[in-house]
Order: sequence, then C-alpha cells, then structure tokens
Amino acid sequence: MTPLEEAAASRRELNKAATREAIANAALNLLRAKDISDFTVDDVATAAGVSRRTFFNYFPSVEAAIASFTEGYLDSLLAVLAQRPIDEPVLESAQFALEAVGSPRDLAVLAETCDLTQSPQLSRFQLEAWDKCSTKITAMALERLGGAGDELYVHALVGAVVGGCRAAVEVWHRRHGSDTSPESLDELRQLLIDAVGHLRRGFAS
Amino acid sequence: MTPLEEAAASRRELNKAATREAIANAALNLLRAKDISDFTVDDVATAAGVSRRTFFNYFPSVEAAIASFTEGYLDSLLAVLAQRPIDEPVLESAQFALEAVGSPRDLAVLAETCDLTQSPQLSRFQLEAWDKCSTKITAMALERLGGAGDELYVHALVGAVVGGCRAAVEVWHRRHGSDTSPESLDELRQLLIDAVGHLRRGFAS
DNA sequence: GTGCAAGTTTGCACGCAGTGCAAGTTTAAG
DNA sequence: CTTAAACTTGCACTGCGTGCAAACTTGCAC
Repeated sequence: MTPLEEAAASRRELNKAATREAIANAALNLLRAKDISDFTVDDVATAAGVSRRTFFNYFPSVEAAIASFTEGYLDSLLAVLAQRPIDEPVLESAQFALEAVGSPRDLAVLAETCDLTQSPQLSRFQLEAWDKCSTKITAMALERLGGAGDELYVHALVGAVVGGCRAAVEVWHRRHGSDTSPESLDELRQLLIDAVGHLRRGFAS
Repeated sequence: MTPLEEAAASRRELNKAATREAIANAALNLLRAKDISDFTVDDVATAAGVSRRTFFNYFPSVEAAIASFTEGYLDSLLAVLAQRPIDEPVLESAQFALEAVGSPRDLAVLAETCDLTQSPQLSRFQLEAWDKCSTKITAMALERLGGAGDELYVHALVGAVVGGCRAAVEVWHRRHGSDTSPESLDELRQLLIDAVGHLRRGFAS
C-alpha cells in the first residue's frame, strides 16, 4: 500500500472508510431492489451491519448515501483536472479529464444511480453533488489564475461546462435508460466530450 | 380583470392562489427573522392563518415554499422566452428575456432569497428550481425545432445558459451580499446578460 | 332559494427522520 | 497496563410528512 496514494491509512481511517462504503453500498443495493420510499434508514443500517445511530454518523439521509457515488465520480474527475498543466485551455483540460477518468466502474455507478434517481429528494441531492463540483472547480480555477482572471468569466465558464455535462448525462439517460454496458458507457463518455466540444465551438444558432 | 391574463379566475382558484401566496410570504417573513432551523411548519402555518395540515396541501416543506419564489421568477422568464420569434437565435432570446422580465420586484425576491439560502436543504430546493427551468426551456426548444435540432446540442446549450446564469447570480451575491437596492439589482441583471454574452462569444481561453 | 356534487380545510394519528446525550467499546501511544 | 481519544450504540425527544374521515365552502341545476 503506497503511502502516497493511501494517505492516513491507520486502522481507524481504514475502518471508517470501510464502514462508509458498506453503508453506501447497502443503500445502493436496497435502491436496486425497491423504491426509495419503501425502505428506511433502519433497513440500510441493518444491511450494512451498523446501528441506525451510526448510519447518521456517516450520512444525514439515505439520499446523501446514494449521492455519495456521484460525488465520488466527480471528485475523481476533479483530481485529474487538478493535475493538468496550468497553461492548458480549460475546455481542453475538461475533455481530457472526461476521457481519462479511471475505471469504467466509476462512470458505470454514476450512470446507474442516475437511472435509479426517481424520487424528487434524491434528485435534489444529485443536483447538489454537481453543484459542489462546480464550486470546487471554480475555486481551483480562480486560485490558479491568482486574481488575473475575470470573476464572472470564470464562474460562467465553469457553470456552463458543468451544466453542459449534466445535459449530456441526461441525453444519454433518455437514450439508453438503464443500459450500463461498456458500449453504452462509451457513448456516455463521448456525449460528455461532445457537450464540452459544443462549448469550445460556441453556440452560433 | 382581463380574462386573458387572469385565466381561470373562479372564486376557488383565487382563494387557492391567495392561500398559496399567504403561506409562501409567511415562510419568507419568518426566514427574514430567524434561521430556518429555528422555526417549524406549525409556525409558518399559524403565521399564514391556516392549519398545519393545510400547509402540507400546498407545499411539501418550508424549503419548497421559499423556493417557490425562485420558481416564480424563472417561470416569468420562461413566459417571455416563449413569446420570442422562432427564428431569433436562442442566446439573443435569453438576453432579451433577462433584460425584459417584469417588475424589479421578482428579481429582488430572487436576490433576497438567494441571500437567505443558508441551509443545505434550502439550497437543494433552489437548485431544483433552476433545474426545472432547464427542463422546461429544453422542452420548449425541442418542440419549436420539431425534431430538426440535434438533441445533445439543444440540451447542452440550455444547460450551459442556465449554468451560466446561476454563476452570474452567485458572482453578484459574492459582491453585493444582501444589498437589493435598485442599482445593485441593475448590476445583477447586467451580470446575467454578460454571462450569456460570454456564451455567445465562446470560451477561447 | 334548495339541494346536490365536487373541491377544500381541518384534526387526528401514525411511522419515521434526524439529533443530543451519556454510557459502552475500540484504537493509538506512552 | 494504562490512559486518552476516537468511534459505536441505545435511548429519548421533537418535528416532519401523509392517510383518513369529518366538517365546511363553492359551483351549478332545478
């Protein structure tokens, strides 16, 4: 276990991470089986092998547990983005990150949870995940520019990119529904890149 | 009362609309006075002069009542958009709508609720309001094009526009905080238009 | 008007969400 | 081994959101 990649790998941290994952997975599995309104926090906690109270030590609601997968994917995307050279145009960096992001597994879970998002409340948590991502990217971009860039320009650019990506996911979902086969996921990735491509090209219509 | 503007103005409809407004205003007034976690649905209902149960006949939560103002503003924007000529470029239509939208009152309330949005849950409902707006605009655009336009292109364009507008509101809020004076609101409107302007111009950096 | 049908408000009751608290259990470190 | 800090758990309590049925209001026809 390389200390650089698995920082802070004390037993405590490992246990916490494992518990968190167990809870999130338990929630996802239950959501796969039935509607979110047909099971309770108690059910998730029991399935994860922890008490109801412990569940709330990790997530404020079932919805938050589910949305943690979306957050995870977007955070890994952010990590790629953070390592791009400073002088690379932002939209190129975005396309690179979308292309590069790790195992198809992350993208697959994003796609699946997207399909499983039926309830309004869960939908709100998913929106929040995207919004948190926008905030982080904007902060990163502003920090990199060090006060050189126009505030509105940067915020609007990031907002547009993230908005475009959300649109791409929605288009994919309309077309493929719950199909998370590798080919389907390839198209999702392509749609994401194309959406950013439209931004690069500008909207002339 | 012109039947064209105030459609379905039966006594029933009027009463319902009045009650709805009373509840939303009661919620907003309470939020002005204290943190959202420091009052309950009961408080809002009492302030609005209805029973707790009736509150829930109109809104599923206090947050939804507050977010109804944002929805109202965005819907009025949508109404302007719907009346633009079909051949006008979308981004020009958007700028026109942002410029034209009615009384500064609507914009003022949007700005104020934005400043009052501290709690994560309220924030989620606000995000939902913007997202509903995206969905409606996209549906309108697709219907207008009648299958002629590229699905991804339209979705991405709308997503980018709405994302950019949200960014503009955030920038304004960072700069002006809770200042909803006419001059401040003028700058908000200008930021919104400039954000769409950046999209028209394309992001070249 | 009278009366009826449809829509609206309200109280009641129930299960569940989310949180503070304090007592128990596990881990890290001297 | 001991001790402090971190983590888990049970308990209790407030408030949310909803189904239901009884009142009440409105619209419409006779």
